[in-house]
Amino acid sequence: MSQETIKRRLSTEERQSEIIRVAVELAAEKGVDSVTTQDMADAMQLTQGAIFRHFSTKDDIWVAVMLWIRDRLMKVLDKAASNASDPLDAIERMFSAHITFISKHPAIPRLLFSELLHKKNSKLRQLIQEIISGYEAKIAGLLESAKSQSLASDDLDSKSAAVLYIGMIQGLVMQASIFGGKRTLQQEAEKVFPIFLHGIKTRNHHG
Amino acid sequence: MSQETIKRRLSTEERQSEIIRVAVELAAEKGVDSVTTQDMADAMQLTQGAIFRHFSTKDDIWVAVMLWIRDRLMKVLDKAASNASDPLDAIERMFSAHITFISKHPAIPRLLFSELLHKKNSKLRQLIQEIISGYEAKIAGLLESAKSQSLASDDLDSKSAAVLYIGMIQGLVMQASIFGGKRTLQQEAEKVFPIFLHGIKTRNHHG
DNA sequence: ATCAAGATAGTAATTGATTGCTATCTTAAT
DNA sequence: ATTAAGATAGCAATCAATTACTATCTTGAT
Repeated sequence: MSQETIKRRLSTEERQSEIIRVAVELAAEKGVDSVTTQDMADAMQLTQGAIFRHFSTKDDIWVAVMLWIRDRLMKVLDKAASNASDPLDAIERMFSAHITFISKHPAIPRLLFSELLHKKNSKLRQLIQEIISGYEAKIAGLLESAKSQSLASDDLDSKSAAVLYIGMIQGLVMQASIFGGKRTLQQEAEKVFPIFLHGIKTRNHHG
Repeated sequence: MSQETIKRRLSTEERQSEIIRVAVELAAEKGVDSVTTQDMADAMQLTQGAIFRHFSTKDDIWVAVMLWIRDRLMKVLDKAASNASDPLDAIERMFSAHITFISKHPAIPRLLFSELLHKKNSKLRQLIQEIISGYEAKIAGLLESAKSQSLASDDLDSKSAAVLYIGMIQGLVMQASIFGGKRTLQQEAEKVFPIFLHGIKTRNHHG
């Protein structure tokens, strides 16, 4: 009678991967804070208690999710930057790759910029800080290179520009979240980046 | 024995104001989603059930909070803009006023950019959208004026620049939230804005 | 190869805490 | 005396986590 797939018994490692995948999915749908272990269990046809065979704490699940995101995002960004002809081109390619990555995984910004940031849990908070500030440092470094090659204004504050870069992505994601589809995100991204770029580039006379 | 202040009974209107104030305070401390009506009651020396004498629903409290924010923020921004000499000066004054406002009320961005945005509750969601898109429209309008006065590049996409403007504030707030104090927010804001401004302004040769 | 022993994934039920919310009683202000 | 604010107590639901137990897989000695 039961047409169900025979319930396979998975190793802890496999289950952990599945839990991470499901947690990301659910976080995209209904927000990080409202995802319960019961939700995860339902989504993977498991009992709620079984989750705790593979993670001793719910927070540990989010930590694992963050590690997963960090690895994937950094891989994408590094690959994008490796094809660049100069530092500014690298930033543009990273920006584009980031937007594409977000379009494929709408949960990521929602996770990175969620209330998890403000939780006391030092491990999780520290991890998010590490990801974001590491990203900022990477952008700031590229901007310093650009300055040394006279591609960017030499009185540019690279760190502040990196803050603006991150904010630009945040703003785009939020607007896309408010006004709908993915097409909007990609299209808006293409229009916003030149403004940022112009803010970075060398100016001709001092003001 | 009891050295407590004699418990005054406040009118519904007064209590509503106090509930809003307390809700904003608590949201700043521990995040919107984790603020319970019990927390509010404790913070104002009241029983939890008494809250529902003045608001029929918890969501109604957040709606009232959003209306409060909208009124206060718009008043501050309008006042700042009224003293401006030109459109770009108006944007700079609004930016500065906004940062100051946030420094005084750290809960505001956390509320505006919270998961409340993604809730089904159409009233609340619609209100937040209204605030943000109204703000963007105001900035975009000023930028159009700036273009007509040749203060800004005439091929500037005003709407996209407004998105960048909002993102800039978001990014600053987030960085301040990550790395601590208010001093950082104000100081970073002063360094980031010129980059945005340079991105807006008229360029000398076309690329 | 076989089979008992141990390890491990999963279930079902339940724990104690906490959630938003309500019905009923009490007290203060007019 | 009337009325509305607040207190008290409790509700049904939900949360993360733990328990006792079962089913399945792996391993090692024979």
